[in-house]
Amino acid sequence: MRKGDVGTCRFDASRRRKIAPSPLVTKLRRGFPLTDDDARALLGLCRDTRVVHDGRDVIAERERPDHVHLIVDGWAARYKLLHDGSRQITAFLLPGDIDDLHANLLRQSDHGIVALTPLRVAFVAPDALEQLMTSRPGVARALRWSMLVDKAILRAWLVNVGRRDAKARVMHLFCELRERLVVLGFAKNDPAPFPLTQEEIGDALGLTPVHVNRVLQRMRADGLIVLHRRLLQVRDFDRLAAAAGFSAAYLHAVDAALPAVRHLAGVAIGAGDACRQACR
Amino acid sequence: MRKGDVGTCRFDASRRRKIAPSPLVTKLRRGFPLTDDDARALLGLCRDTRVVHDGRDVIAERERPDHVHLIVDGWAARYKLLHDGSRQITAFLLPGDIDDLHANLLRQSDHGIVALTPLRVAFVAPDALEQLMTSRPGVARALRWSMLVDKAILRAWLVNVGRRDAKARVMHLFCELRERLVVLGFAKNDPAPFPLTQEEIGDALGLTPVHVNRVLQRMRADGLIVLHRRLLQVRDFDRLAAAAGFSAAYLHAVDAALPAVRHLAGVAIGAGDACRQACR
DNA sequence: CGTTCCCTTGACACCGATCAACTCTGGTGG
DNA sequence: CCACCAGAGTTGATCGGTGTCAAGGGAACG
Repeated sequence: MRKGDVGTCRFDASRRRKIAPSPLVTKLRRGFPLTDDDARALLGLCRDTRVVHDGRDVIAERERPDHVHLIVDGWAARYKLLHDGSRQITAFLLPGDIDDLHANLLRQSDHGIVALTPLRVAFVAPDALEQLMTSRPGVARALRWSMLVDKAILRAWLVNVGRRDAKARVMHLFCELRERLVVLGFAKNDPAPFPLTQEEIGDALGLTPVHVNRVLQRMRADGLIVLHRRLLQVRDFDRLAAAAGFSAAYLHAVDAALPAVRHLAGVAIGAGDACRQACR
Repeated sequence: MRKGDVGTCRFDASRRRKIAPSPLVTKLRRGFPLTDDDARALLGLCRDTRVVHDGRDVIAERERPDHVHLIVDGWAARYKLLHDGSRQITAFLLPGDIDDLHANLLRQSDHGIVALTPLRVAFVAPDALEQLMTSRPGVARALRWSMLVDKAILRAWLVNVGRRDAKARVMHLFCELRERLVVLGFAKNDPAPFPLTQEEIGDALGLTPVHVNRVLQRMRADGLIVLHRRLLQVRDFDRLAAAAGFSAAYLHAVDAALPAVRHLAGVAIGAGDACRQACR
């Protein structure tokens, strides 16, 4: 499906310079207070860290999941294949993202995880995780919160693919990824790493690479983004978010990324003030 | 958006006759052994059972979730609204289905839940649930399994909307719902309750009601289904599943509904024998 | 017995898929 | 060091699946 890796080394280096030591801890703290002890305990899970090459599977579809996978560095994608050979990406996994908790309860994985860049993944033993969660309720709550956010993102993706046209889909994805990258410590207005190929974007959004290309051309022409050499710079986030109908609420970040555009859907729902808040 | 209810009483009655006392227990036992004590304990959660009328919200978008909701009887839908007024349904909730576990960890719900038929819902206090899960590890594991299955279904929906054409989407949805209804005790080849309007089907699949109608006409003409008066009979499940590319694996039911069509995607993945197994 | 959903049907428009080249870039090997 | 090569991006022409708009029919409820 894909294999090439281009400039990923430079890409890697630039990320390491900027990111906080543990992306997982950084991410969780956006949603949940975590004591330093809890944070340290989480770091202990990364004992068994392995490197997965660009384009290789971390876990394949139908394989029995015997570990929980935690992305330490690089980008990965959850995907499912159809019998006609097409692929649907159901999630992009960034540093700090985790595979399904307790996935070992299932006989076989219903999806694969593939490395989109050179990847560092921590393989966590389910027992160790379980033990940590019982001994440290704070960690347990934080990880459960993280799983809820994953699910919320998945719902947002379904909405995106089901109810928006191609242009809005791409824009919404870019908004989401930018918000998630900001949480990881990238500045809001600087170019951020963006290693996705147009084919991968298409596989995530239910579009063909050809059409993704056309949409990107348009977005560049409109001055919304600069996307070049695996770096993405969002020039006008507010306009992008407005056009995409993006609302950061579903990411459930507490104070970090404030909702950019909160739409009032139908009947008034209160929380009117927040609607005027724009992201930075 | 919708409000009418048609024939739901008859519909209700026929379901009660057939279903095991607790749909939740029935469902969980498909994935997990549950002792009788555990099952009884689960029933204890249904103390506070409320009725929600057809078309009303169980919980609205942006509301703070202060209960976990368990569907006792009737159908409901998770949905999100867009600012242009369109709606995307992200899940159909059948008896035994639960709202997100630990959703109370979130400040506000990122989606609403609406009753599609007259509904009986158990409002479970988060504390009571938490307590039950700590005191009964078996229950905890079963509920976590259930959450994983929910997520797997969500991924399957994304694949459906992202990568299949309208006809296959409808067929895939029907296959999934049939499998889930079978778990609830409906016979595989008998008509089963199916209260969805064509608009609701469209909102779940990213289609317009008009087009859903045309697809259904076609499926009827092809002898695949009989859908009439809120009853659905699948005439030729194998053919339906094959045309939809449906594989029941993602439902993670242990022995109940065997995979209908298991597709081999690209490279051989092993488990070759299972590929020939058809459902019933 | 009228009203209200919901379903149905037809004509037409358009977004995005498909097919097929061609370019550009970075990496590889002679 | 240069030539080649593979993968990604780009562009144009054409086609088809779905959306849209509009009108009418049928069943259940009050």
